[in-house]
Amino acid sequence: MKKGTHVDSIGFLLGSICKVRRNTANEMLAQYGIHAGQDILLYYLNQEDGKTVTQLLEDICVQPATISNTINRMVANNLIKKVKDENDMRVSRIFLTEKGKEVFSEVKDVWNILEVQTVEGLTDEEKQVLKKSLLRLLSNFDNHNGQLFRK
Amino acid sequence: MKKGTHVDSIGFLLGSICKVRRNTANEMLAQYGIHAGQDILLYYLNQEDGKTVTQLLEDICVQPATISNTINRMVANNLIKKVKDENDMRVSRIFLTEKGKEVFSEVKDVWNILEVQTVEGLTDEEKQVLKKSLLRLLSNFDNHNGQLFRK
DNA sequence: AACAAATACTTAGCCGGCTAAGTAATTTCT
DNA sequence: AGAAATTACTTAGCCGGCTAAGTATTTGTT
Repeated sequence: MKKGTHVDSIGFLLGSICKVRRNTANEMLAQYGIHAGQDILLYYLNQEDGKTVTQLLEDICVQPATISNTINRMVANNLIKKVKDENDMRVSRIFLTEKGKEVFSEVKDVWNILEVQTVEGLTDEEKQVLKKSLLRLLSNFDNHNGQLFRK
Repeated sequence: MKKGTHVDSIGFLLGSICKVRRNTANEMLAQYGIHAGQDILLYYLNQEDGKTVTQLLEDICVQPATISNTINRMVANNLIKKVKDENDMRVSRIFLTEKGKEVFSEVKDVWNILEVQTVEGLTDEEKQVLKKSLLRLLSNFDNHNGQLFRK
């Protein structure tokens, strides 16, 4: 690749890694019947069951429409339940099913394997430096795009 | 965020950066009537016009189905033309239209702005170290997912 | 020459993500 | 109390990406 071209940029590199990593994740998660994007929802529900849709979308940093559809698919797949809040009929609370809990316990293993593969070959110090740089990159997009860190 | 959790991992961090960066790119590209994913196609066509669909999907590292749909949308948007190869009727060759060329000239500016924002605050050395680590990460997924580097 | 295999896409269908617009319920404010 | 504004989603529609299956067309093989 030529120097100075887009394909040589850090942004492009990030995108390439992400895509291939996501594909790998999907491949691994497929055996448990879920897709990347559902795993993280299980994670946040496992932390605290019965969260509202709004709490979840703030955790995950996606738009309401995105999570609404994902939740419906996961309900259909019997991974979670959606229950109207008694005190506020606008609100839906989401609960893990038994199946959802079981799947999440597998998801944790997938994440560990995936992370090991992701940073394979880097020393602890390199990992630390990398993480620091990545955190800076993430912060570079704060306030620009309302998605992440909406406050 | 708690130490050792998924949300603390490098893989998760990468995904977060990618998403917010892609949203930013889409926002910037919207004024030229294209989406992230179309820009890169314009780039590879600008390098060599009249490429086949297969050549393009190898450049961009996506599945045939993905690019087929994108090409159709871009043809509909008058950014490119699709012409059957005379020697091999299975093959379609893709050409930039005048509009496509004009849009790409703007895309280059978007990429530059985006890259500056992406790595803002990093020293040249930090950028170099980051890129080296990212290249390693990318190579960690070689051969595992046939998408990238199919040879 | 004829049939099998490979090639180059295309189509259908699904997923995560987004925007825009809509709906219902709750608050707020006059 | 009643209208207006806010909140909490939902629906429709589009995009990039993927898999699986299908359709031509070309190449290879007997």
